[in-house]
Amino acid sequence: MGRILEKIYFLLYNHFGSQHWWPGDGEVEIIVGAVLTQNTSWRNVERAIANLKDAGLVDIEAINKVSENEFANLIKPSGFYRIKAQRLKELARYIVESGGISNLKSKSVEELRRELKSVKGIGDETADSIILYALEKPIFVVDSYTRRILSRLGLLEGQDMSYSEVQELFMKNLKHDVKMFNEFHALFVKLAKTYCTKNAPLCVQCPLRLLCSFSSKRILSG
DNA sequence: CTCCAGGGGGCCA
DNA sequence: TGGCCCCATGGA
Repeated sequence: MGRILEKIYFLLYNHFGSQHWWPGDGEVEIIVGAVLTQNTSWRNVERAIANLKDAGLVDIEAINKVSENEFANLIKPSGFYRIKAQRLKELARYIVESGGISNLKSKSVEELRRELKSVKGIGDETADSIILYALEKPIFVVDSYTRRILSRLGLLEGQDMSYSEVQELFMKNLKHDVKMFNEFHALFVKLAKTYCTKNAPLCVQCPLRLLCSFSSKRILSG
């Protein structure tokens, strides 16, 4: 399995190149974006973040102080704005009470994962995105695209794998390298958006087309 | 008009 | 656990 995952990474990186993730700059913007993008197109997230920038609210202390209602109105374009405002307020409080982002960086991946997930509204993917992209610690981020692509390659055949099981597939078979984990997840997103939309099979220009020999007809049948 | 987007929680069996 | 519903805006 390790060989196949390395091959996938090699093919994707050589085809698409570095993805320079996370889009947007700064730790706070990454953290905020990680929550805002929950089941939401990045386009809409960008509008919400632009509003927050104008209001000087891409700042943990500021988010912790602003009223939930005011914050909610600013992030409306991202959808689910009331629940997301609540989630980001709780996340900001957790970070402030932890002594800020710099203090979070001194915690272990396991500790961060446990604490972040204990914040209401921060699940597996959001926690891991924050740990990898904002705090730059080695953890593999799994999302719906990851499952869809692996499934179409026939690598999840039959079994209904949980988030942690899919994650372990990568963590146990690859070197724990922040840069590589960063690019790998971003490349999956790039691949999915380019060649693997929800109701379409991988097309013939897909950089992973040569992996057909490893899998079944699922790629052809979509 | 319908479908969907870089999820997550609550509820219920 | 696993399925289902809810959260909501904007693009295709």
